[in-house]
Amino acid sequence: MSNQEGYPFEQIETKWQKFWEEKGIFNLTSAKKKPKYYCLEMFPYPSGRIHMGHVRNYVIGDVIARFKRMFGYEVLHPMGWDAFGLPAENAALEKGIHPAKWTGQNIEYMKSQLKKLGLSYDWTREIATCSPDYYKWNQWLFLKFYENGLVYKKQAEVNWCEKCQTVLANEQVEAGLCWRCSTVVKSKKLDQWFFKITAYADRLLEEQKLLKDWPERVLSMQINWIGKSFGTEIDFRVADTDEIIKVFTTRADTIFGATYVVLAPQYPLLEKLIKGTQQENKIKEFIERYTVRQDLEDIEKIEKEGIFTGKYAINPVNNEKIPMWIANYVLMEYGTGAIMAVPAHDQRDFEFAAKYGLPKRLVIQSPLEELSAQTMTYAFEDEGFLVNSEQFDNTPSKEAIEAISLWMEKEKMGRRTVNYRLKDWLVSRQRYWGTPIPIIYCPDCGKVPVPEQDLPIELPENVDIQKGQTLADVPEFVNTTCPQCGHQAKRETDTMDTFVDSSWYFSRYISPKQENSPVDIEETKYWLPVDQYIGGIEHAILHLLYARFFTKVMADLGLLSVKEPFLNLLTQGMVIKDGAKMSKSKGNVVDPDEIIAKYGADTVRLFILFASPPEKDLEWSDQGVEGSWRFLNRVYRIVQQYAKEGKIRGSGFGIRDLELVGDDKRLHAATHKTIKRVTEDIETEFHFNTAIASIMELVNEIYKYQFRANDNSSIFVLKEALEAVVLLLSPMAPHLCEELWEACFVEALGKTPTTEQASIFDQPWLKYNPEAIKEEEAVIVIQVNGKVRGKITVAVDVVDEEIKNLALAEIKDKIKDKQVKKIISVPKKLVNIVVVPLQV
RNA sequence: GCCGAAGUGGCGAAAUUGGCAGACGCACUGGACUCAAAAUCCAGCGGAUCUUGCAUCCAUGUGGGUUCGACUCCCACCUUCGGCACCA
Repeated sequence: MSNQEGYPFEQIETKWQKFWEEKGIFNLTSAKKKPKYYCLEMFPYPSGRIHMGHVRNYVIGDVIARFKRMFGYEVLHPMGWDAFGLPAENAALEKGIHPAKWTGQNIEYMKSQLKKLGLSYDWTREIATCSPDYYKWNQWLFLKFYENGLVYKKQAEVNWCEKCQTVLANEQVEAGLCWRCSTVVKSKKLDQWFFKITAYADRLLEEQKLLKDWPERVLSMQINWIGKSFGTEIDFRVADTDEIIKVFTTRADTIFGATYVVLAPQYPLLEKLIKGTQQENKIKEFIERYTVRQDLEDIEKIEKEGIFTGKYAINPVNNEKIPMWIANYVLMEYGTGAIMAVPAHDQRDFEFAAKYGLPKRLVIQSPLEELSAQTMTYAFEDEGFLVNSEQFDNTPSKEAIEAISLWMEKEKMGRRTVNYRLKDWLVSRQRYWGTPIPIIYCPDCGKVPVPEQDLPIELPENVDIQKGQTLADVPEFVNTTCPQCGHQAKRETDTMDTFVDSSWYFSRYISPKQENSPVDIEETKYWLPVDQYIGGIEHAILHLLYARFFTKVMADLGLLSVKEPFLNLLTQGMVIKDGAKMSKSKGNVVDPDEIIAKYGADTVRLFILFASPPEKDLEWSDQGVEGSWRFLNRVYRIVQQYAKEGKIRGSGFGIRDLELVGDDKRLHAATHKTIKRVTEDIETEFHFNTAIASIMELVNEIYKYQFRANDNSSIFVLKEALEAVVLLLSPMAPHLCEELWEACFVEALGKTPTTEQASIFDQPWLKYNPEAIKEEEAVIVIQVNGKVRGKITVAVDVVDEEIKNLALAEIKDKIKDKQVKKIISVPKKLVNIVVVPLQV
């Protein structure tokens, strides 16, 4: 479609983007004269091009930033690049382009795309995490964590992605697949670096209460992920040895029903236990088979397999000797890697016991039906009361959990414990394009941290990715000397997980060039926490959990003074087309560049904001875009029309004490109602869709309004209405509104368009006049038995009794054969007349 | 299985201390303008019924309940989406 019929968006948008940039309108000088507002959107990975998801994210943030600025805040609104990561290496592999070059080109292009959207960033604060100025501080922080015992290296079974050729954190494994390439993740035993996030598990839970305005589902996802459960650890001694097997259970009430013990195949003590026994080889074979992570298709369907160890354990509560088994249904990574099996009251144990002919013993009796171990066909997992449990018989099972735990603590058989699903954060990556881990391995001194003054450890450039090289293949990088003893030593060649980069970047924007510290402590005291954070739900656990963890650690190290980084979180919905998420494979991608070229950025922005509230998914509609384009043209035309006639120069606001009647009064009221609605819709819930709808209504009113060129009242209400439209719409459609503002209203301020103050974004946000929207009359709905039967219009000062009478009179025909039982009256809204058939 | 969110016209959606369901927009239909089209402007637009009236009835996933009155509150259920999941 050609734009010859519409307003000249291209010229207007170029003009104002240039104006904003040249005048540095959005560059924060931090005069600290106004209350601060830190508005932040999740920075993008520079993958090559901006997609619609980014556009939605950044447009929402931009409207908030512009709105808050006009509302009177000093707004910090920065942007940067999450620039380390695997796609750069894949590009190097495929195209032979160096990751640094590829990343740099992408940043350059994407930045131009963001500028074309008219986003109000302070580009003087731009950061790219692949710059040594930035990742130096990743290294510095790593060393601080190390000093404080929050980083450690250990041998562990870790998640390995064959395709990405690297390990992954638990958070990066989604349903058994790599989060990036969906390859089935394998288990591998490696010596790796971990951040001790588990030390903060409780605070990550507890301090959720500070997150006043986070979506419930994000909070619950994090709670879920951390997976705190209260239970009891019970010591089972291995018969005829001094070895203790600790089992974790949340059902201590069933301890008397334990008929066997099960160990995970990876249980460390196993080797020792089975050594020299008859079945040693068979057991070893079994362990071998199940130590590798199984492909997780449908866990329910995986057959439970096990093998008897030949050993017995002693149940501490009754000294019973029960067999010890190894089985694939017990996981080493949860609890202690060992369980007590209670087949009568746990379905998994029940199935396993049935398969291998192990006994079951009923210890919880159902209050509803008489159960017996012989006849039950599935485990009874509900609450009941205890049986076969010695002194605890007849205790309700819920109470028994605590009673038995306390008793065991007293008898030194076990203890109450807390268990978490959360694991420490594995941060090593066997990749090139990331932050080098600042550790040196010295044959004499062991692991030696790189001294602070030697930072940054820069990434060497001469790595041939196409030949599969990594840092380990660069001798100049690897070979070094020990900072402690000066002998030959080798550098760590793993790099850090890129989620380290994004765990603290929001603090760096505040003082991006700070040289002796990652953050300027004084400045962060002022600017943190982020007042509004906006991003996709896909980071509900990953980035948002890590960033919360980092903030807490940095606060503990005295680097930050807040416990939580993001006070309010808005997770915007996906952009979908034809019912599915936009993706290349589905062929339903809409390219932002094309749409901007066709309609301009303002139309794209308006459509995205209008189509649905930000937290919901947005269905892309070409016709909907067309509609937004039409609306902006409608605005442009009506303002231009009056501007050309010279009727509305200057501001309409501020003129008071005009007695308005009829249409003038109506338009005046409509203007102020719109100001109220738009302000409230944006302020409380960021519901731009309804805000735009009410501006549309006002525009419709203006079109209907009969203007009288020689009448002061008419000039006043029209000016005021048009000015309100331009100002209220400006955060959403900034270019067009700047243009119309300049064309019509700037003059009133005694400014010329060339002075810096002439930007519409230096205008204060409009305030509505309560007098203007005061209703003098109210439409009262008359209901009979809750059904609408009529309407009357009355002055607001008419008393209740009078309204009831008017209502009765209005509908007396309709109720003449009925008896009035009761009349309910809601002031200014309705009268409900309750009637029953006349009694004969 | 557990946890969470959501179900409203042909479509995107509005409406919450319980008070006219469907604002606004899209699509569609009709009219004006035009030689014609596009653009624009105006009007109509949940369903059914008849007695075409500012008429009556039905309608916010389903079934109950509370209430003068329920999209909104309570109970049960269904469906969809998301998260977690042999978690002991």
